[in-house]
Amino acid sequence: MKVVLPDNSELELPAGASGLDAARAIGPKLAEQAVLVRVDGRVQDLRLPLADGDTIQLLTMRDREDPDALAVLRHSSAHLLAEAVTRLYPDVKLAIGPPIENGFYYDFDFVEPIREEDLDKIQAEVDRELAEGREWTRQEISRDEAREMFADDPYKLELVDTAEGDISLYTQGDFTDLCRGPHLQDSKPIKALKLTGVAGAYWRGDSNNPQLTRIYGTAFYSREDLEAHLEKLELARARDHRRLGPQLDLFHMSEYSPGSALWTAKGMAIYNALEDLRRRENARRGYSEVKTPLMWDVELWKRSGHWEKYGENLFRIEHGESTYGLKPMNCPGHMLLFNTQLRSYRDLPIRYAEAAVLHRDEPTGSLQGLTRARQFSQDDAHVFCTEDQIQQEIDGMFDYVDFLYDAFGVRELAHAELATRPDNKLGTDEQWDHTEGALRRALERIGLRYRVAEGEGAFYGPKIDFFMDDALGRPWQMGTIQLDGQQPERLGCTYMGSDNREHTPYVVHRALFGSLERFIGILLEHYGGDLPFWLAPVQVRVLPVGEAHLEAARDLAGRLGAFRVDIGEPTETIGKRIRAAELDKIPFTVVYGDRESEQSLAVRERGGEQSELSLAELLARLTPLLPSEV
RNA sequence: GCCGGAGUAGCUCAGCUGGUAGAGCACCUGAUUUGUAAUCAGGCGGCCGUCGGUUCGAGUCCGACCUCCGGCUCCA
Repeated sequence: MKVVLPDNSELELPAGASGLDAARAIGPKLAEQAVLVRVDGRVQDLRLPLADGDTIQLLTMRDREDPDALAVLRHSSAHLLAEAVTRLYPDVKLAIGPPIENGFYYDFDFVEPIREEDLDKIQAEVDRELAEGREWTRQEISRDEAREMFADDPYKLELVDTAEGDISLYTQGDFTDLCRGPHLQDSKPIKALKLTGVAGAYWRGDSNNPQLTRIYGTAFYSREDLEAHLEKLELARARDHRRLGPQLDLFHMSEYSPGSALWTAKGMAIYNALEDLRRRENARRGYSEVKTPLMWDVELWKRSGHWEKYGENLFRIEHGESTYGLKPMNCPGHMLLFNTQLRSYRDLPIRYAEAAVLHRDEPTGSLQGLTRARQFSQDDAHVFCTEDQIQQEIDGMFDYVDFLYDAFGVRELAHAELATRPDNKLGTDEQWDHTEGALRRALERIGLRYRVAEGEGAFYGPKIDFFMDDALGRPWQMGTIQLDGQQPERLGCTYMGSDNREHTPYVVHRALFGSLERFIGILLEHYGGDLPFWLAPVQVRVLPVGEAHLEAARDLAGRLGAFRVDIGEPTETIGKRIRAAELDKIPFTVVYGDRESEQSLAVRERGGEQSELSLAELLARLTPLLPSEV
């Protein structure tokens, strides 16, 4: 048989030859260094047979940054971890141990819980294995044999019973694990393996199942890569908004109100910049700003359907005979507002916007600074429209998203998820084809990366969620656009159609920033605190060289009144105040002393670049950076 | 909510086996009048997360709770 190599040359091999055979046929060095074979783009264990006509690419330990090559290295590393743990804790039950984004984990069911300090012992055992060296062999067995073999391993047994395809085993030393593979030939390519932490994790990700102990680790093809990775993590931590926020005095947290930020004036400058933009654009795009109560009798939540599903997350206030709930969302309020008038089809679409304070009683363990808060505001809106208007409304929202992502320079951070028709859908496939297709086209039009979550839409319509990653690569849901065909009915929203009959309007629910708090958190991390000029809390700082220049500095600050300007009083050396301005991440610093005048200002940009500009030139430089120009 | 880790000055952290709390930065005062990332000297500053227990004595040991961090679950 023949296989095709990356340079398009053909390689003649005996029938049934494996990836490793192919590597041997090319050269002994390659065979020694090979870790994985990619067949027609899919990765495959080196030991598995190739088929005639396959296009193959052999990956070696030199492909140290290739995601697939890293994954196989880490998968094998997970097995080394499992071997070590099994030796140290013979009674442990093994669950699963896959490679993940930046490393790997293995889930164990320990008889005695283990602690972080036990990791050292386990790490030493893994290091010993690496020093000794391990080779992996693969073996395929029948399902029955597997059941017998893992009779004492409840988790493995469950995997055997639910696995698709053949059952395979990988053995290294005296340790054998049920595993689909692929794996390395031997442990030589693992040049760096570090266990990074322990955590609880539910078996099969279900909180009704027992909680297992997950040990995390990471591994690389070189020491330097591990060090680079750890350094990158350290840098990412420095960008964490929970660190930057208090450090830059933008917001603080208090244990007296977990999950709710205390915003400073500087933080509010950012918050208000978002709000100003939101208001301006909403007005421009035909939204009406409304305001509805923060607190509602829980009867409303029962009627809207939220009580049953989200009652747990509702903050409640007892009041006489009634119980009130702090609103976790604006929808029902907007619907009640809609109901205050008889509506005609001629009134539609009606677009209500409100960025009210929302409260959700999130589990303590899930709170995370601004990105997962108990109190936050969404740039929320509900568009009441007829079926015919849905398309244009959704298109308008995508234009809006497009605009926002450019304005904030976060487009490359974002990706979307299109949730499509579920099994229990309402309506015909044709209708779904139509709405899903419209969303898909809209996504492609604005060029956003997206993934399709098949069957995860609500039964009344598909939805789009927008996500962004934080500094540590964790994805957060930001905006959402979803079609709601349920609540308007529950809350009795109607309009008179041209046919002189009552109809229930469609409601398109949307938040584009998502939560303003979360958005600011992501922005801070994205920019590492170096916010664009128009968002910077202090845009210009004037530094008088000495007392003698204070008056002139104040005067200059006044001339720059269109911007957020402050003065660095001459209580310290100029060098120290410049350093402070850098640490405060202020975009422009103007030093003013004997040498300066309106004709010649010493302007320093964040990062250190200096220039000599007249006041007029400086104004000309800064004005285009104002939000009105965004 | 669950598993693991942590909570000491405004911030970053030190405080060994229990003997009564310390540094740097910040802040304040004084001197210096400063030219593009840290001038010098002095001073102020602590319910050692909270509550309870053990002990002659607890920042240190034990328990409960709260909060934060890493995960898991959840996330309208």
